[in-house]
Order: sequence, then C-alpha cells, then structure tokens
Amino acid sequence: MTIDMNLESIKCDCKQCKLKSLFFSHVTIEELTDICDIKEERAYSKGDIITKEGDVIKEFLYLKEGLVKLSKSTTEGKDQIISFSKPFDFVSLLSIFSSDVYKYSVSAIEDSHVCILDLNLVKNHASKNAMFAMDLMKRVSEATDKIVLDNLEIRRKHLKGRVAHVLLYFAKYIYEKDEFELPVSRREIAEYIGMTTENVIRTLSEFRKDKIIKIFGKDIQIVDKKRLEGISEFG
Amino acid sequence: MTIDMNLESIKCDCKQCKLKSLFFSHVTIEELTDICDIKEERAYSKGDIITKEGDVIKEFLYLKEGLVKLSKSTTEGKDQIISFSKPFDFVSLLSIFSSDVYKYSVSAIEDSHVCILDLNLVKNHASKNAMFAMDLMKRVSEATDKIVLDNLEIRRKHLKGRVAHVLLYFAKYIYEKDEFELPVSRREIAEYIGMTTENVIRTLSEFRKDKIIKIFGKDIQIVDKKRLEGISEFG
DNA sequence: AACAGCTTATAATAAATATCATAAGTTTTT
DNA sequence: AAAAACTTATGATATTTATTATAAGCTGTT
Repeated sequence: MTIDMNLESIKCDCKQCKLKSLFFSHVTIEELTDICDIKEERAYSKGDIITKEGDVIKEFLYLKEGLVKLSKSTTEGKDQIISFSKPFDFVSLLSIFSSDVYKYSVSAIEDSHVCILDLNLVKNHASKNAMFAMDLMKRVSEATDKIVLDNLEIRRKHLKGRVAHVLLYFAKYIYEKDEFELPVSRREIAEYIGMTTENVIRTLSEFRKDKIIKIFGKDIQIVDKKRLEGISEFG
Repeated sequence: MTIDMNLESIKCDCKQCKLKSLFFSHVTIEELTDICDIKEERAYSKGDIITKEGDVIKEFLYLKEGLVKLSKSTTEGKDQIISFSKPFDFVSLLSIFSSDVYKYSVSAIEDSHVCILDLNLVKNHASKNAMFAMDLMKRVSEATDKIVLDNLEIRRKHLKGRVAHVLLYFAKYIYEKDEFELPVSRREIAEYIGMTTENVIRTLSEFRKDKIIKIFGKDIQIVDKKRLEGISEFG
C-alpha cells in the first residue's frame, strides 16, 4: 500500500510538449528553460494520491495525461468530491494563489502523468512577465468558474437528475462518447453529487430497467440520450 | 420599477481611497490616475440590480460599501444565491478573466457604493504590470476559494445545520456581532442554502422555541451561540 | 482454496424534506 | 383607505431520500 511504489520518473522535453502553448504561451524560451530545468514528471497509477489536503504547497503542477479528482474530507471522515479534471482544464491547484497549503486533495482516478514545476520559480516569472500572469489568471478563473457553475447545477437537481447529470458529464465532457468505463465507484459518484451510495446504485438500476442505459459493471452505455438529458434538465 | 432612478453619482479621489491599497497596491500613481480618470462611482439602493447575468462585461467593478448577493437564475425561473459579498472580499466579478459575459447577477441587499472602472483599461494595465496582475489573481482566487469551500460546507449539512450556518455566517463574517438585522428574506436564505422557504421559516421558529435565537421580524439575536455552532457542525 | 474486505445490488423501513393549504402580518400600489 | 402582492407563519400530508439489513459478486491476500 505504499504510495510512491509505482511512481515512475519520465524524461520529457518542455519545448516539445504539446501542452506548452496552453500554459506558457507567453513565456520566452529562456524562461521556459529556467522553469523546466528543475521540473519533474511523474506517472501515477489509478488510486494514487497526488497532493494531500493540508500539505504545504511547494510545487506547481499540471496534468499532462489521465484523469484526477479533487476532494475534501469532512469532519466526520467522509469525502466530498469537488470536481474531476482532465489535462486540458486542470491547471495546477486552485489554491495556489490564495493559500500556502492545499485545501483539497488530488488523486488519480485513471493512470495519470503529472508535470511538477517549482512553485516559487513559476510565481517569480509570473510576477515579472505580466502576460504570463494573465494567462495563469485566465486558467485559474476558468477552472473555478466551471466548478462553481457545476456545483450550482447539481445542487438544484433531484437524485435522478443528478445521476443523469454525472453520466452525461462523463459522456460529453470526459470521454466524448456514449459508451465508456466509469472511472469511479458508485460511492465516489455519491460523494460527488451529494447522495448515498445505495441511491446512486438504485437510480442506475432504474435507468437500466427503463432502458435508458446499459450497465456491465463499470461499463456504461447510454442508450436513450434524449431521455437522459430530459431527466437531467427537468427531473 | 426603473432601476436607474435612485442611482446617484459620487465624486471621489482614488488616491485618497481607503481601498486603493487593497486592489491597487502595485500600480504607479500614473497608472492609478489613468485608470481613475474615467471611473464612475455609483450608489445603489437595497434591491437594485448592479450587473445582470448574460450582459456583456464592459466594466471592472468593486464594492466600496454595502452588501451584495451573487445569484443565478435556473431554467425554471427560480434563483440560486451563490454568495454574499462585502467590500473587503468582493473584487470585481469572478467571471472577469474567464468570460465575456456575466455568468451571475449581482444585486445590492443593502445600500451600496460601487466603483466602476473601465475593464479594458484595467486589463491593459494588468497585462503590463505583472505585480498588479498577481494582486488581482490573488483576490480572484481568494474569492472563488471561499465560494467553493462554503458551498461544500452547506452541501454536507442538513436543514437545521444549514440555517445555523447562515446565521453564524452573518453574525461572524458580515456583521461581527450576535445581534443583527437580516439583510435578506427567508426566501433568499432558502435560495442560498438550497431548501424551501417554508422550511427556513419553520427551522427559525424551532430555534426560537428552543431559545437558541430571538426573532423580531428581520432582527435576529443569537442567544445560545455554542448550541447554534453545535447544530451547524454536527446537525 | 479459503478468507477478508470491498463494491454492487435490492428491499423494507425510517427519517428528512417538499408540497399544499390556510392565514395573519407587511409593504406597495392604486 | 382599500386592494393587491408579498412575506412570515403553521399544520397536515405527500414525496423524496437515508438508513438498516441482507446477499451476491469481485479483488486481493494468505
């Protein structure tokens, strides 16, 4: 059960990185070299914890590949999932500019590659290169905006609508197809949309009985998308 | 019902403004003069809409005085309140760096003074002055962080805990005393914590019967704070 | 292979919350 | 001042959701 056991260090050339333009479109080659010189890239396996709530933030990290969840522990020891993030939309940690410690944990729900930069170095360059700072701001804003809006959406829905919402979320946003393998357990879905595991299972079964989806363990196939959208929108 | 009827334009010297250091600690006097030269300051009355969901964002605005709510309309025509903001923590709009249009409405729930700057001008200066950009980023991050964490808190609580949470929120965070006038209706509290108006009223009545609070219309007095905190924390 | 621990599944029951109905008190409009 | 519209209030009932119990299906470990 050791976390670091299956971590794998990878060599990577930042100048070649496809994601470079996303995060660092306004840094010079010199700045990029400086930042990337002491960078690290790690492979995490499904289930690994990437950063832990409460730890001091020393690194600027972004997801290159895979899928992660942001979560927070409640005082009763239960977890609340805040959001899921894939490479394109996951930029470092939300708290990076507002706190010294992580306010949420990040863990891999699929095998993931994370690029780890020195936070002070990144901040240092941002405080000198305004365009770079603006880029970062846009990214952080977009990420948090998405979280706030998504939470509002979920909040106003009933059980069925919430489960429909999650299924459509994975189908549309994460996998971009109507047949996919759920990267999370029913319990995690429950932690995300704020209901009990039993009711998530029950609702999925109901959708299956109503021929809206097909279920084969973790594999989900959306059969009647229109109807699922209707349930998500109106209950 | 005209919105602009009771708006009042105010003269104000930015260099003297107490809030200057908060938002513009890293701008030069020249930049400040440039930005403030075409600024406007407006007084809004309780109930006035300051910005409307869907409108194009042309202005950078911040609250100098008063209390506002951020809200969003659902497809069914109901409102969801995202957060309340007082001068110190309300920095422009959250969407400002991630969208061209407002994603939420902002309205005054107490008489408020808002300072209105030209958004392009502010962005322009931020994209040249990295320290200023970093300041803005920190502010936006702090504001959104607070919203996300607060929403999580509320989400994991039951009715009583949620109502207790709101009362303590106003007491601790907004008014800093245990006796205050609620700036919102019971319906708005319901829109904030995601429950029905009837249940908000019922829960408040229950707290009154249990001698935890005293109610005189909108005036609330927290009598047994320890107990209210217990309810907020554990239900 | 047998065991423990976890996830998925289903049903019955209990608890939480919403809806509906009704009324008194306030505020706004006419 | 009266009427209309809204807010606060309370009770009864219906609906939604959680809890408890029980079991089968996996997964990893010894």
